[in-house]
Amino acid sequence: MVSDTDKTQAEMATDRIRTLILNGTYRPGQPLRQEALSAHLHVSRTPLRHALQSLAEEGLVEAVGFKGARVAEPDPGIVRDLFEMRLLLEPLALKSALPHQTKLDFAKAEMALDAADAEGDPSKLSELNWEFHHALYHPSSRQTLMKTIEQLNRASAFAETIARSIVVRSEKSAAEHRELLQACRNADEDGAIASLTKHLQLAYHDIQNKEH
Amino acid sequence: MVSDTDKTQAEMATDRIRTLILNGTYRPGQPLRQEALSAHLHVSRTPLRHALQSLAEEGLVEAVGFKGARVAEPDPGIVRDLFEMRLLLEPLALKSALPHQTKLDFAKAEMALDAADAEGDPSKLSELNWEFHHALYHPSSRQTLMKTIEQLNRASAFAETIARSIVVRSEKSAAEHRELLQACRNADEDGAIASLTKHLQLAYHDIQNKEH
DNA sequence: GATTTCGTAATTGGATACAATTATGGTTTC
DNA sequence: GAAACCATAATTGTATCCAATTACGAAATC
Repeated sequence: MVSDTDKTQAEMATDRIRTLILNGTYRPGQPLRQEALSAHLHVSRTPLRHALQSLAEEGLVEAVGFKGARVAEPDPGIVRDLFEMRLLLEPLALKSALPHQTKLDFAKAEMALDAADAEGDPSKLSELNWEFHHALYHPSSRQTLMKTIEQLNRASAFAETIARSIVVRSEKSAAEHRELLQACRNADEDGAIASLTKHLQLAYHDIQNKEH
Repeated sequence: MVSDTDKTQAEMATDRIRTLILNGTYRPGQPLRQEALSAHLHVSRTPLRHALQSLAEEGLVEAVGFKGARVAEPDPGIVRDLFEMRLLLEPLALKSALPHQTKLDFAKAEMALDAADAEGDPSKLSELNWEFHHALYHPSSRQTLMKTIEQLNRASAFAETIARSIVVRSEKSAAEHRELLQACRNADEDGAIASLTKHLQLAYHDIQNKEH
């Protein structure tokens, strides 16, 4: 039986707090007091502390011993670092995945794109964006590489939320995604990698302008 | 006043367990029961669970809800993934750092090398190895890039421990490190990057052979 | 004899109470 | 009046107890 019930309270709290941070409800630098949060989320402080720790190692929260936790303030060069890394790692993942991609993978990727087109809530676009990229990279079966890329993507989503660059990019991004998907379907390695690279560079460019 | 006392019990437990895993005392797949561990380390289960969670997000421990935690078993392709990523990211860090490296940085790097030469315990070589690389990359001031590279290095140390490849490489590694340091001192960008790349490729090669 | 079922033990997750640390405000001292 | 100091409050970390889940094994059923 698979339901929401098998999720632990700490995990549910993690998801809820993450959403609140990515929503912009909790802004960078804002303190996250354990008692207040636990009261608000109706969980005890014990699972709440686990949630804060998870988010800390995710990079969304900064916690210092005995001093408390607060929403992380992205360091100045984070966007540059993330995109330079993604530009190096994601083409590698895509290249490794291409020979193993199946129709099912393409279908999953397309579903994510369709869902993104229909989605109104900007804070959920990040997740669908990752679903798309994940569908295309995953056939590489390179777990460790995938885990790192996922971390970088989630951190990018956070940075983009801060810069409020997601909404603006959604239409452009959609077109770039379709182009990449088509190249994969054609088994066009050079085209796919070129498309992915261009996609990342454009996103990088846009978010940098937003940050001014 | 800065002492060990300001470290929280959870952090101390994290360090101790990490050492035990990197020591080989706790082998991959071995279950880590909370009560047994807390009794052994003389801490309550509460900070112990935080420690296990930290190690889990570090990649040294695999934890499944309600099922318990065990020492992680490195996935089959982890070595390839780690070294391919490091070969892409570390040259970037080194290149960014080179113009900002100072005599102090070189001194720190050299201290790590000297300490490694004098160190008898193989399980401590990993940390000194990272200290050396950190000293050379850190002047780049690129926090996010550094954090990712540190993760990859710690994961590599874990994989090397499993493969028992550290001891064998220590002398070769020392020579390669000295060569890299000299190139940095000469502000020889091409030489430094070539040296780093060669160093990583040789380490990759050796650990692969050890894994057979 | 193999498989299912159910009850008990072992183990993990969560809530509460307590201890340790840090922040705050007022008082004193120069 | 500013700075140092102390007491108190606010907050985090830890220990202990309880609840929820899973693992194990014996009995029952086919």
